[in-house]
Amino acid sequence: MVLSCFGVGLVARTGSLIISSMLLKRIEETEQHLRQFIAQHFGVELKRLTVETPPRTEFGDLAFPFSFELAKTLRRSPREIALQVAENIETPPHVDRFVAAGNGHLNVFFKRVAFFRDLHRWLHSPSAEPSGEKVIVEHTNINPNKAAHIGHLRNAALGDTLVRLLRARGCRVEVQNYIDNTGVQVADVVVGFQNLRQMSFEEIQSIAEPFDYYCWDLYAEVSKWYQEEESRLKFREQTLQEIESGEGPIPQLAEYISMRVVFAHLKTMLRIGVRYEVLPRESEILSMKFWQEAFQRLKDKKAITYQENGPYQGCWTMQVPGTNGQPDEEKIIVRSNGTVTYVGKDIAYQLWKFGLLGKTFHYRPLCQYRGGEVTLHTHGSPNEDTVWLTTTEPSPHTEPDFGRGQRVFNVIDVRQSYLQRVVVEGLRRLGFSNEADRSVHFSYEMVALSPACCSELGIELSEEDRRKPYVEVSGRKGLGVKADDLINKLFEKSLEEVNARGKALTLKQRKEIAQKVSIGALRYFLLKYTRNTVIAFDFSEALSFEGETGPYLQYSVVRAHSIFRKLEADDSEWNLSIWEKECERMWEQPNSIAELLEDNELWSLLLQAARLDEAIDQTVATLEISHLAKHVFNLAQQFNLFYHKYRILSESDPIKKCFYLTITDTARQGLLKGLDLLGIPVPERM
RNA sequence: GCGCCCGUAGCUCAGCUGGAUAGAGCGCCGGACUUCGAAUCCGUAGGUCGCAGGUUCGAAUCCUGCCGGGCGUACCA
Repeated sequence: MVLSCFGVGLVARTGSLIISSMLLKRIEETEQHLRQFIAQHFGVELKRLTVETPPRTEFGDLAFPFSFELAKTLRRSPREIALQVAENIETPPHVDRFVAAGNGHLNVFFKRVAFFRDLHRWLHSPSAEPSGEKVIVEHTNINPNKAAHIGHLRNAALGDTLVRLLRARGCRVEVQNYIDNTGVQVADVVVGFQNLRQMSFEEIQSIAEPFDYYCWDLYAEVSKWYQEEESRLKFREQTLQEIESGEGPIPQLAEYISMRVVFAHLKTMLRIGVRYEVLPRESEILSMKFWQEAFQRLKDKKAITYQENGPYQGCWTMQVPGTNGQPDEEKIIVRSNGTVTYVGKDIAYQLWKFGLLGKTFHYRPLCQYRGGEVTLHTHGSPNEDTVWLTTTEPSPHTEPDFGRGQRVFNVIDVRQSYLQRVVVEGLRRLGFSNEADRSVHFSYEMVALSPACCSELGIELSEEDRRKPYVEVSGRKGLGVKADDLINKLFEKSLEEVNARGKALTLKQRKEIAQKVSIGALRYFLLKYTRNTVIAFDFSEALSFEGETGPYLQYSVVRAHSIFRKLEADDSEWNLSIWEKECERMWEQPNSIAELLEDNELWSLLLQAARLDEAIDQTVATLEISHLAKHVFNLAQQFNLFYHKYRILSESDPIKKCFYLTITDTARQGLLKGLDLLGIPVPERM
């Protein structure tokens, strides 16, 4: 049985020990119970009930506003309906009581002790093995001609977090990073080396690291050089054609440059915990005739038409339906000189991703992830830590079965929405409307530079730019914050903070902590905004470790950790193993803690921890990762509140102590699961 | 021009498929470390949810118009 990871969030596998959902299951059962009651007593079949979170814990754990809806058809007041339901409905096993609240909400109170016990077990149960449909996530996709910048970090952080979420939902996920190694941008850097630097291949090879930084400057230089004298663009044309031909020294140089830059990107991205499984390259799409195959099909299906005259004379174009009742537009797929546009190649690539092309690549191992580093693959057999590269010839290794996804996510910024629509329309016109529907443009807004950031970088702005609220990053102009620079800066600041605190730690330990803190700060910063918010990058905000930041979240877990560390080191009668035993006893005698759980502050902390599965569900449904970030932050806030208010280790009543410890552990596990999904590492201390 | 997105506290942003008194963080001001770690916590002040209509029992949320801003709309990607 193939389970979709996109339906309602129940990935339950009967007979397994995995408890795959906590709150969602209860919500669904309660909703069903209510629907039945409504059908029986009011004769109204409601398809789905809206479920809300009451504004205050005292009001209940769930709120159902259906009475307002029923009021019309029943011609009775919502309050009256809610009261009737609350008085007459039976309570399902997990519910303590139903209450009519406010002007007509029907609120639900769970049985707290049983809930707490299940929650604690749920958070300790292992996550499900991937068994659902195969999903391909393509992200990062940086032109391999310059260093990565903050915009690319947002892409990779979002893509990587999406991957983690989908895996948590039971999907089999394949991570692809497409390499446009034969495009204009690589050609431009080749032109830079040849015409501006006039360097030999050997000289280029001996350029010291960071090579991607070198190219960053060179690319900006070449762009300026073109601008000074437009006729110089002929060098780009010439170089591009030579690269596409694949023969001679120019393609070899382009290959060297692009792969060296790709390797730099892999290193940069690994620093923030991002990994890939396969790097499909444009050069193989061309040389393995993927495009020719797609082109033939597009012609056969009359998906594209040859323009005999008009402005697009000599081109092959596709008719793209206009949005919102606008007239259709013609998009050029093949230029009048016979070369294919990026979109054309993307259609071929997209077909391959779904296994619809009838062709596939060969692969060879390119790199290995090992011990927190990425190194070029030189020997040994490939494994799950291998990054594969597409090749034209078979490699001696057993090649993985990449592609053939059942669903595809393309993580690309919103400015490419139009082109993504063209690609999807291509699938549709080839008769693959099912795949077209399962091809998702996971879009997000750009990262721009705030005016403050520009002045900090010493960037002189034009009169026009100065009037704008923010300035777009531009590789062409060399305008931007390089990813490694930002990560380095974050690391330095983290180390300062760690040094100011952990005096007893070795330098190596302090560096490890600082590294985790810097990643936590960066990833949370990139993930906390909703996708369609333009991030106007600001150093002071990105470098903040206080308030709603990654380090705040890490700190709350570290506090919980330290309690258990102290407990473990305690040589008195009350240590870690006693707690575990007491904990079992506690569940067997629910009355002992029932009274303690009446405290609404403690209860809402537990409820928040339980909402994790709901948050994951919501996040995947809306593809809004900031939602999960906010959830984890709220949990951390509630935990800090609890931590501040209750003395745990010094509690003299053994029942209370056990109870508080279990709450701490519950919050800690909830935080750890959430942070893991966000790709935020947690140090043991900080 | 047309399309997409945005406009919520001084600043940066949340606000789930319409629901109870619009929330955080930062900043400001004032408190809390001989205590499980102060990268923390508590409190005060701060909002015509851009404007005007409409739909609804109910609108920051949906619809229409306007104002302001951003991005697309290339034989670039």
